[in-house]
Amino acid sequence: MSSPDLKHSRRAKATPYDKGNMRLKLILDAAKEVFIDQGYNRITLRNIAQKAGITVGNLNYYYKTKEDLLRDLLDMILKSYVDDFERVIAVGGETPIERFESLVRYLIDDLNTTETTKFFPELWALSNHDEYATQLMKRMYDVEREVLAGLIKEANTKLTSDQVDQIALFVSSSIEGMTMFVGSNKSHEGSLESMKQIACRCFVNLLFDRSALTAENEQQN
Amino acid sequence: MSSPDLKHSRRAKATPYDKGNMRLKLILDAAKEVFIDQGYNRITLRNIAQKAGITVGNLNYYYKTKEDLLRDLLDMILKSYVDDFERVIAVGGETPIERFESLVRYLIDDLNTTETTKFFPELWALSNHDEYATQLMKRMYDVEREVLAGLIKEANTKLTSDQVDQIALFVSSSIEGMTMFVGSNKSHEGSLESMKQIACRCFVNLLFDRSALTAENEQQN
Amino acid sequence: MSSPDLKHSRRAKATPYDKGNMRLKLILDAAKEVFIDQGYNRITLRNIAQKAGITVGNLNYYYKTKEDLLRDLLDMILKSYVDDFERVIAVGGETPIERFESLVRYLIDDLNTTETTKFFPELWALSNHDEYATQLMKRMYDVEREVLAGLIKEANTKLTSDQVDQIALFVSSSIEGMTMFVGSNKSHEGSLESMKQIACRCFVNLLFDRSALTAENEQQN
Amino acid sequence: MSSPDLKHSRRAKATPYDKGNMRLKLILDAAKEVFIDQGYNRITLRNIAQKAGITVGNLNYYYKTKEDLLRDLLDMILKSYVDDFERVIAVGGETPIERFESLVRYLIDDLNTTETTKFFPELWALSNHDEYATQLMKRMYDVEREVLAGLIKEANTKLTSDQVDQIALFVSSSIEGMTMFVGSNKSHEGSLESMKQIACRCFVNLLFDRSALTAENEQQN
DNA sequence: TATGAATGAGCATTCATTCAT
DNA sequence: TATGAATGAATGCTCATTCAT
Repeated sequence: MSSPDLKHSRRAKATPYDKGNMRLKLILDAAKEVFIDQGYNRITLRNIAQKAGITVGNLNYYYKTKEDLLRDLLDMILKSYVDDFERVIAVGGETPIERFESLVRYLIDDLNTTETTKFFPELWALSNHDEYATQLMKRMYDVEREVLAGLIKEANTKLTSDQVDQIALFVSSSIEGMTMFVGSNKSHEGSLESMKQIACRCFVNLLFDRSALTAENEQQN
Repeated sequence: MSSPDLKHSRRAKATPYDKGNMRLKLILDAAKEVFIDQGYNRITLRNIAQKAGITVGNLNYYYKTKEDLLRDLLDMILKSYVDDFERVIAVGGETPIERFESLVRYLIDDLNTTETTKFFPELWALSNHDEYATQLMKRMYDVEREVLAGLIKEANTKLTSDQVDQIALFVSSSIEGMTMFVGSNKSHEGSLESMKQIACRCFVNLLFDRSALTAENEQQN
Repeated sequence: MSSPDLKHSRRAKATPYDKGNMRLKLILDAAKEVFIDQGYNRITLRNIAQKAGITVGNLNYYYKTKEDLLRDLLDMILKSYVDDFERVIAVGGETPIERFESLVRYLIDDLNTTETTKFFPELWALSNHDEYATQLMKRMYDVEREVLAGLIKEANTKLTSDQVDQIALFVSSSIEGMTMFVGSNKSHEGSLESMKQIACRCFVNLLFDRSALTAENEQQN
Repeated sequence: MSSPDLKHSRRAKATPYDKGNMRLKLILDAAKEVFIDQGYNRITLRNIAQKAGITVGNLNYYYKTKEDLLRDLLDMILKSYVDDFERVIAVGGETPIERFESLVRYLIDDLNTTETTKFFPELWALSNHDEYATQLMKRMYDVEREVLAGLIKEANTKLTSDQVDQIALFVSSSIEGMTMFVGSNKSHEGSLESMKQIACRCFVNLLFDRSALTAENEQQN
């Protein structure tokens, strides 16, 4: 995953000083660790400060409120995922279909990191109650589907825009759904490989199966 | 969804009296409402007591600790889902494939209730940090996959056990993944119907696509 | 001064229980003591709790917020003053003038209690920034002037309403102004008696000095 | 009001440099503004620094402690009032009585500035708990009464020293008491003019009313 | 059973102050 | 001089839990 971006971060104060920026990163890394370990709602400033090896007062010097910090944390984590999607377009394979499969495999492989496995369910839960998380999550999946849609369209140019979008939505949600089963430390962690194979075949079939797709009808939003 | 079972509930004390059992149900219903509204971690005894119209002291009479209450709550909710799966086997359709599709459609339709949409992400997040939730969730999905596997096996008797299990796992996780996208109030709520159609075609294809499945290999639990 | 009224007090919860009501009184008395000793703005929940011999948590059980407590405190103190005014009307003297002088002497004498000396300046300062205090203070002085006006009118029935109000206003503010000089522990504490005499002569002269009063002119508010 | 004197100010360090003195004035002006707006006890270094457009660190360079700053602030404000009194002696009128009335009117008019209205109650409250404020306030009112006493003595040379002092005390406290009623934004702001008239007549009567004054008795301090 | 009362730990936040640069 | 950074104490408040009645 790509590294966090501090230029646009921080709610309390912008500073050109290196010391402050380094500590900012220290704080966000600590917060991320606590987030992954304990979950979003169990995060406390005390825990973050302790993990970062600083005082709570100092933490509040960087972030006026806990909410500011948590938003920066979400920004940071989600931005790194978005960056990945955008970089991954260029990734390998001769034919469009090969590249599509390559992306699918990449995405499923990514489930198999503790961070991803623990982070996303937390994000989904959060988005049920937190508008900011909802927006951020929407933006990220919009990008993911856009990337998928690009490859799908390339692989079968006869598909309408709607059909492409539907397929992308199905593919994306199918993959996300695996998180709880084949993700790191999950009950079917061992089935990661066969899931990749099944998913690829299944999704590629879909690209050329006319009967699976509605003609040009009732999609909205 | 089936109604909760109180016979095996309650951590503080077992009672044969109806009054106690009614209040127990009152409490759990209130807790469920708070859970759905605010999320697992934001639940407070005060909120539950208030919603139930009783005092905190009285709440503590029924549940020695908050954890006890929350476990009973999870038991209750998950049991109702498990009951559903078990009842749903009998559900309609001439051929095995029709019955399979029927189940798939049923499961996807269920995503479109606020309760389901809000509850499951919370459960998944919880299972990252709470062993009890992990076990309960595992048990529920075991049942779901068992039911799916039964229909899949019936639909194509040539599939090995492993292949059936892989397909069931893929189907189940694909459907769960839709929660965050086509669930109630989610960004692609309107695509529920096309997702059902795509999913059915996709899954049914899978049942007869030899190349999609590994021969007899590497699954473990 | 009259004793506080608990029936209409308390922001958190109404209760018929004696234990709670006694503790409520305990809290308000402790708060009053801290208020007199340290001033309104230096009051902390910890200080009040300590003075009352209870825990901060318990304090918060009675008052959800500090503001609630402070408002009850102001209510209590000011109500006792208002009660005094209303009771004092009946107070002695043959002629109206004697009764007027009697009230003036009573009011000036009251300045010579630590409580009054310390409380009122605090209230005046508070009213510069706190709307609730402003309203309460206005209500109290309205009553005081009403009582004064009643006696003034009786003493000289030829005065117009406006003239009566002006005199009452002058008398009231003159007396309040003494707080910082002849109040308890103040620099001219010893001049209390002569101030009483001067004030009486001065105010009584005023009642019959036509040239001191505007005809029927420019008063508003 | 006269401008503040910085020569004797500053607790941290004396400096001959203009830059430092200008910043000192900047700080005290900012502090005064915050003081008037929020009240003595709600002043924070952050607020002062922000209003002054400097950093908290820099503020602490000029004043080692918050208390030092606040004392300088009181010095500055009170000195300007004292300066006024001393200058005002020269102020107009043919006869001593006219000059006396002129001063009374001047003092009452001064109540009608936001600054005065908000500052003095704060000072009185402060003096209940802060020795420094008590001393400063005493010094200021000593000067005020001295000035008043001079004019009173001139107006009626037959008065004993004690009698003069008593009258001055009564006049001064009467006027101060109006602050909460006819001061800027106060409930009887509109009665300022009639209060001036009443006060003048009342006080002048007093100068020649033998019966109002005790013979040669009990004043101290 | 049910309630009001009470506790103590924990939380986010504010603030005066100190310090290295 | 002036700043950013850092600290630690204090504050109002929430909460799960306990207890006497």
